[in-house]
Amino acid sequence: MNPPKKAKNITIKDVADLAGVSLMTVSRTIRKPDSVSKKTRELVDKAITKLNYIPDLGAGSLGRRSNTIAVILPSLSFEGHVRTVNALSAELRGEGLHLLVGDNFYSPAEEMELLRMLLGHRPAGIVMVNSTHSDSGRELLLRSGVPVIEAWDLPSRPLGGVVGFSHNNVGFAMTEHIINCGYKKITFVRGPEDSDPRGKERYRGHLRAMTANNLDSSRLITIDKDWLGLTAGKQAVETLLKDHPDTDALVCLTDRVAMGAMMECKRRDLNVPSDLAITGHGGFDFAEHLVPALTTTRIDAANIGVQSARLLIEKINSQQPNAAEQYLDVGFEIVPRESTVG
Amino acid sequence: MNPPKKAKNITIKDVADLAGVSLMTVSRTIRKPDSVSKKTRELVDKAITKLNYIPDLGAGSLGRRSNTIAVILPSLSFEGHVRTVNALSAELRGEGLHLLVGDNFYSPAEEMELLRMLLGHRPAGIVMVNSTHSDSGRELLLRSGVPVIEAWDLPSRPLGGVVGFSHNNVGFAMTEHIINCGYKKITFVRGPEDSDPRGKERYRGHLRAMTANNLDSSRLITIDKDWLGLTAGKQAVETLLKDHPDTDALVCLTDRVAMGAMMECKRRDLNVPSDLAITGHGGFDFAEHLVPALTTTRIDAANIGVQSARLLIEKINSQQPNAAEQYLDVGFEIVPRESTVG
DNA sequence: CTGAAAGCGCTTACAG
DNA sequence: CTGAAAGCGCTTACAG
Repeated sequence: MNPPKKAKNITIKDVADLAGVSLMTVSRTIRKPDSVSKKTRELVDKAITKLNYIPDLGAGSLGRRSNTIAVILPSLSFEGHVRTVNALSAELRGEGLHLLVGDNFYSPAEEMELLRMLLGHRPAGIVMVNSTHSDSGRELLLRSGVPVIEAWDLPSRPLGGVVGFSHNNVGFAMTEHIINCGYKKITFVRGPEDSDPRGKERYRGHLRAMTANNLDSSRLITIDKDWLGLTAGKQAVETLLKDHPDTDALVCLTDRVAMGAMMECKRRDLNVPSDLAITGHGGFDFAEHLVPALTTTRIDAANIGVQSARLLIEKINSQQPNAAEQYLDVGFEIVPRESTVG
Repeated sequence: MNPPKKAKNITIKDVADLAGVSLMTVSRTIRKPDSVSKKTRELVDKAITKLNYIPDLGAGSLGRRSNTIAVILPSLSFEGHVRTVNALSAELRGEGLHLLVGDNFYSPAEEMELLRMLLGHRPAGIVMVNSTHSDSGRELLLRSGVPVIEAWDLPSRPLGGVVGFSHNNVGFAMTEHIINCGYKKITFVRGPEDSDPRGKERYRGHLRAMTANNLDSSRLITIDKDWLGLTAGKQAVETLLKDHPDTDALVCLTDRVAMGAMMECKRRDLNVPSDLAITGHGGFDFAEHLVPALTTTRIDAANIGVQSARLLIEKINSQQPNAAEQYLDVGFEIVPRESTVG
């Protein structure tokens, strides 16, 4: 019969009243228990427990930064990013920081609105795992004064700290590697141009390697829909057989796509690598378990998260967070396996 | 030479001063532009743009709930959970809600501390993707009055809304299915007892099916380290050959583990399914691409996220959020493929 | 259509 | 060791 009156929030005032002390003393007891007499501390602790009191973090940090870190990424569909976020979260929680996730699903257009929303939470820092920053987005970020880390890239005009690697170099290195293995007719598989700026960069690296070796670089397959899924690999092989049947090596944008391609080859009785060599990118665990094991580039996605967290915390504790830019190139590694010969 | 004086935050007051109106009018312009004269609106909008003003969401919601949803999960290592979180996030952003991620890395001990931290942000709602709730955790949640959704389970004592399925039934159905296919010597692979309560529940279902069919249910393999990775599958096959070499079907805890097992079989020249049948759980995309394609249980992880979001939003907008519990059993599906015969 | 006052739940100086 | 006052950046009534 009680009217659905909203249960009043328990505030620090309630605790103070129950403990018979001032509100200030409760605040003090919570923040630095040692600065309060033992008796008071016990009284307050008891009241807190009794009332199930949980301080409102937002009220405390009014006018300052919250203990939240915003992470912006295209989506949680790419497992490389997920690993980074996972490691980031693990590293940050030791500092009492929690992640506020902002995903824009590969829509740069929504980046601004997303940024405004997230900045509205007054995060202590921001980790950008996505790579496209519009000029207005850059300005917003810069003027907000919030420490920023850009991850998974080595941007030419960094906003703050950087933890990443060169996608151009990765693209170059992989193609260079298989050229050295003896492959010449190489087809590159990439995602849609708008949504996949990093794939585009790797493609540039690929072109660089092809040109440097005087090879025909016209073989290209662009996947439009579900370009991060296994179906993309399947589709790539179908397109390959139709458009570039003389290909001897297929360079895929991710391990996942490469796996899809390998499976499709198996279904079609194409032998990997003797009929077609295949390479991936990312170095995910399944790459080495596949039969044949997949030649790929190893990116330490978790390490990117860990290093981003550390650099960010450093910046948060420093006076001029974005004054001295820090560049951390975590590098990559070519991992030759059975899906290519040589 | 400027001392590193911290850049003063732009507040609503600054906007008001620049626009030459009162602070109240700025607030009004932002929240309901129509209630303000056109001229005023233009003045204010101009000032906001000029100053790059972003309202402090925390200040506005002081004493109320923030526009944040806390999601608690063991970690982002299990891709089923990731898909749920991804869908949840996508569904929620339409409502202007952002996810605050809390992962406890399978440590129930830290659940309380994590809950307190997250509740300190005054989330508008909570989605629990993990499954162990201590009694004290339950009480905290219940007393907080925050709308709660429990996902990926059908708890017997729900805290609020529920969107999940019965792991016991999944376990039963899969084993029943392969028994009907003619398999009798079945080995069950599961994760560590403490960290994997759901795997344990599926194991119970498995036992139920074995008992119902008068089969020997003693074949069990427990994976301790890296039990969500492909290595677990590899290790399971190794253990299997040593401890239960007469096994004809291997029931794995996830598709990922099953894939690891399949790859190991391939390396050892064991034919799947003729030498050993293998089943997974989860219905991830790679399951159907594997050769042979993997028999599994299909769980619509993304749908769990979508439905959780909807139910949560409904609760948030209702008067008595946790009064009427809502149970949504999203079910599952046995998907027979090539890795089992029958 | 616009504004002055009070309050949301805390913390930061400042007194005692 | 403890407390009254002012303030953080907004919004909610209440006036006009």
